[in-house]
Amino acid sequence: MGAKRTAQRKVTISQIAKEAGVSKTAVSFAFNDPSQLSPATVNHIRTIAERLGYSPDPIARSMTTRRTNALGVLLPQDIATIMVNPFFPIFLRGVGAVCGTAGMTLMLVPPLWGSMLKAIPHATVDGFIVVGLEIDRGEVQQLRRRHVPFVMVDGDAPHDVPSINVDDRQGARAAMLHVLSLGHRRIAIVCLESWHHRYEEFTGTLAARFAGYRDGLAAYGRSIDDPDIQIVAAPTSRAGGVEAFTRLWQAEAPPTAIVAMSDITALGILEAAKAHGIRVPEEFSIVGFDDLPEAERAVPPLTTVRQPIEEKGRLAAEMLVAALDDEDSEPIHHILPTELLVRGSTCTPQLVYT
Amino acid sequence: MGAKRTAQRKVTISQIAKEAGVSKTAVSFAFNDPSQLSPATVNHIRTIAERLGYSPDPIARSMTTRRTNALGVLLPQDIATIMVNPFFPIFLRGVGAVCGTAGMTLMLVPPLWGSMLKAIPHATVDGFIVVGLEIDRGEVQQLRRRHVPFVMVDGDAPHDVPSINVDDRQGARAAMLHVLSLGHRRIAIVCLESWHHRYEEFTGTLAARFAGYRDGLAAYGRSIDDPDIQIVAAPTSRAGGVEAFTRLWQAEAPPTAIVAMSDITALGILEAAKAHGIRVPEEFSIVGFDDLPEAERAVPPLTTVRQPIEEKGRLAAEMLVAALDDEDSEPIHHILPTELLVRGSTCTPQLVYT
DNA sequence: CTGAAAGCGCTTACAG
DNA sequence: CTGAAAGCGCTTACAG
Repeated sequence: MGAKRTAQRKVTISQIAKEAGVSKTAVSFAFNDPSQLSPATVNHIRTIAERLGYSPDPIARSMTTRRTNALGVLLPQDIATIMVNPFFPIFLRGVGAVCGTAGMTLMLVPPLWGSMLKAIPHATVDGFIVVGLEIDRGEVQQLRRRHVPFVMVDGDAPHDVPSINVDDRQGARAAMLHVLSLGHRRIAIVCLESWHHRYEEFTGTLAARFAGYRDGLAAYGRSIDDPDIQIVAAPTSRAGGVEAFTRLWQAEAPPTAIVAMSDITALGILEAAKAHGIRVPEEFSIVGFDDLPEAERAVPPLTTVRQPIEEKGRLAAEMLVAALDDEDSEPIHHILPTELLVRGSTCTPQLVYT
Repeated sequence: MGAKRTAQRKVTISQIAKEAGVSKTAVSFAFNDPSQLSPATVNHIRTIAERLGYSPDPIARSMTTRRTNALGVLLPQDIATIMVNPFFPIFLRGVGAVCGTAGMTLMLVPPLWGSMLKAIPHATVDGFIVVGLEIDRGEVQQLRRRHVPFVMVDGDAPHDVPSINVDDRQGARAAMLHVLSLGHRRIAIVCLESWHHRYEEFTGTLAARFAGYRDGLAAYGRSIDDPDIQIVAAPTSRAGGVEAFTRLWQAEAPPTAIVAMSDITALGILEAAKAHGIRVPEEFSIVGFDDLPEAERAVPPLTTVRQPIEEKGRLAAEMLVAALDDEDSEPIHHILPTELLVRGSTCTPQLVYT
């Protein structure tokens, strides 16, 4: 009685070896390559191991095998923020499917102390999927130092780094052309929040989309700098959309159409518009980007630009797993298609009053 | 020319030490505890390290520090499946928030080759959050062997294992009482899929909820075995709900109300009912469980049992982090409250024809 | 079929 | 302020 649970040390391979009267080699083989041992020995070792409650230390194994069996997803924001947009769980479904078949775990690696740079050296993974890296503050260099393969998703990748992007430019162009063709002139672009402060400085996905918006406007002899065209940034969430709409609607000449860079924000905008008693699309049109499942279910159904989110995740993970097996594979750069889906949230602007 | 990129080996602490003309100890200190060294030495070492592109090996560090700085979330199903229910991303937001402040990464650990048992020894984490473990096929024992702390969420935890559950029984009871009080008699229970084949065998969350359903029925002098009460299992997804509804509706005497164990399934049921031209709630009532954000936005808004999903994740992670720092802390067993939210998807059954 | 030994790349008392 | 040495718990040629 009163015997306090002694902090019983974890049992190691050496203890099994000693207890079983064999070498550590034998113990290791008993678990990893039993064919090297006589069945009797294997049995004996396993019995002992079972009795002592042996569980091989994965860290120690990784130390020699140089494998962790974990895929890292390097995030530009913390997990709580990332997870508010359904985009991400869908993306992870794609990644996760590949992890499953490859027998790997999936590690979410958010910025450490606010810095992606600091997070990179700490994550025990075999490779990284880098998503939405906007500006390279040394992240790529840090990743190279780590000497683990990585692929980039939704970002400007160096030539030697495999990448997956969607045709953002084309998608954005289609969205802009759509509202323009409907006759809208006062248009707001609600874009993702960025490290950059001016849209002229955008890179990666944002730059590609702005190029697309410009393309569309140019086709109608318009410019993104026209006073009728407004650009606002909003958080990628419903709340962000509500906020953006409210801000826009307070102006003396509010837009008749909004082109948003994400569905979740567009859905917030739609919600806010309805809450303001504004009829959509008659009085106000809205276009999203992504084609989340909820876009189609919205009332009215959201016109949006579809991108293959899950496939992005799947391809990224597949490329990474391939690179794990063959470090010298040629880097591939995928650009997946986007597609405008015209649904119920857009139409020709009806003059109400003004 | 033609010089193929030599597979340049990763640079190690020894190389830095040699190049800088100091000991490995000094190099280690230069990064982890600079106060032990003269500023000049620190500077010198760091310069060399920078030039050579040194990145300390996280595995090797973990080997000695016995820390990976990763929290594992042990899943009962693969990632692609888990991620279809918005419940999970919300849960992860809670976990992720704690990871952020603790400076840890988050590792998703799905079954390995179909087995949770096999996954446990392989994950390089400092501790596990075990979610929805239904029947213990040795998982708990395997976790103990690993000698890492773990907490259980939504499952029957041994006394010495910290746990977080919600008051499933009370929630289920309230849901059942609600439809009963409305006057429904033909009621279907759509439950989560289970390893068990008969509801009498259920454990954990499922058992608690069934106890609650029984409680509610008993209060009306009814029994779960009454022929009017049907029980069907369905995947936790919209598609699962659609499927369940369709099956139920084909019966000669379909239920006038469904009590579902998850919102996402309930939402699918609602969708299917509407698609069948059935008026909800007039002709058909439906109650969910969870209170996902989309429950309130549904048309009609879904009556459901709220549970604090994000808080569950946050608490679980907090308890785990606490256990990491103090192995001998007393295990806490949380039971968070559930609450019936009566919205628009339920009402007194209107006799249509029959 | 089995074992002794080296090694993976770090950290950390310990000594000076 | 700095270094030599042991050690973390495995795996893996290599030898027998």
